[in-house]
Amino acid sequence: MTENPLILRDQVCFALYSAQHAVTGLYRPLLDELGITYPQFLVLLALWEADGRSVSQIGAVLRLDSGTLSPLIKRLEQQGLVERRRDAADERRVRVHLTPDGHRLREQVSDVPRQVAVAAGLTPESLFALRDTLNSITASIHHDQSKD
Amino acid sequence: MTENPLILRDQVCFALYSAQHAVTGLYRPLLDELGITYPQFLVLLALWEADGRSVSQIGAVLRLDSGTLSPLIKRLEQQGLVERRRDAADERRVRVHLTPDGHRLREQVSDVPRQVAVAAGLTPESLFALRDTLNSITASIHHDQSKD
DNA sequence: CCCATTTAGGTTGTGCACAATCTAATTGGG
DNA sequence: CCCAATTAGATTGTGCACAACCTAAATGGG
Repeated sequence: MTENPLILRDQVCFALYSAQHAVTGLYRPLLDELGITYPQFLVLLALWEADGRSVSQIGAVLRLDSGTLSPLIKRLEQQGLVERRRDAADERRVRVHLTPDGHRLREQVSDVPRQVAVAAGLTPESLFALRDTLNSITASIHHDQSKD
Repeated sequence: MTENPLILRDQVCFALYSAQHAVTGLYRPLLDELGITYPQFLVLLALWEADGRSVSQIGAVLRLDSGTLSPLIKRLEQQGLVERRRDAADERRVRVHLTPDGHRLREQVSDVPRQVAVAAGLTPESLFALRDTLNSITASIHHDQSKD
């Protein structure tokens, strides 16, 4: 064991990268029909859960910075799915509100996650177990980083 | 259960997306010191495993197309880590060969995956289990797609 | 042998992701 | 009250990712 093989297939980083790409690829045709991308879908998820969040609040939830979110949210606005309004109490903040079209879209995507799970060949139980494992990894990474 | 909550935290797609981002973020400072990015690291992994692969072979392993790989490999070439050579037997093919610097880099990164695993708070066993779960998801997605 | 088809790789355009930088609004210490 | 420091968001530059398209090389059926 003096050699370090570094075989691609053995790397967890690559397994994660591939799985993420494959799952995004499953979402793509479904979201294409609705005219949105996968990251835009995530922003909408954050808004369906709590409408009127500020850009930085969305960024805190999705772990994305303004350099990513500013243009993304503008594209959602151009499609008429959200509206951006300056917060009256703090003019620095931009709150993002769903339009009626943005609200309606929620019903159209409600079945998408289930369709994806089926295509991924996952039972509901294994799905939940995987999700919890992934979330604990993410949590421990972010926890470690906040110790800097 | 007439309502469909679509809570962000409950979505496996989001757990996967977040974990992938978090792990990439762990790699970033380590790879920064070596002057390469995470996708460039994956291409090098594919070459350390089998030097002289063609662009399309690398694409088959990493599931990336020429639109992504062509410029990425050119950047690796500009850094002196790889060389591109047309295959004599089939002039359409471009084979990518590691330079001495490219080979040397392998030893410098050999400990990186372990460091990342530690930071992610994972034991070796849970790491392998996760990897296998992810790989089976990726496999079943790609298997399904080839049935089209 | 010839030309239609296929295959390899590159290019262009759009969108995500992040670092670095900028401006404007807010806050807080003296 | 005033100005330095902080905070929110936007902008710029680089690189990844993919669809659509392009050219050249190889292939294969007639």
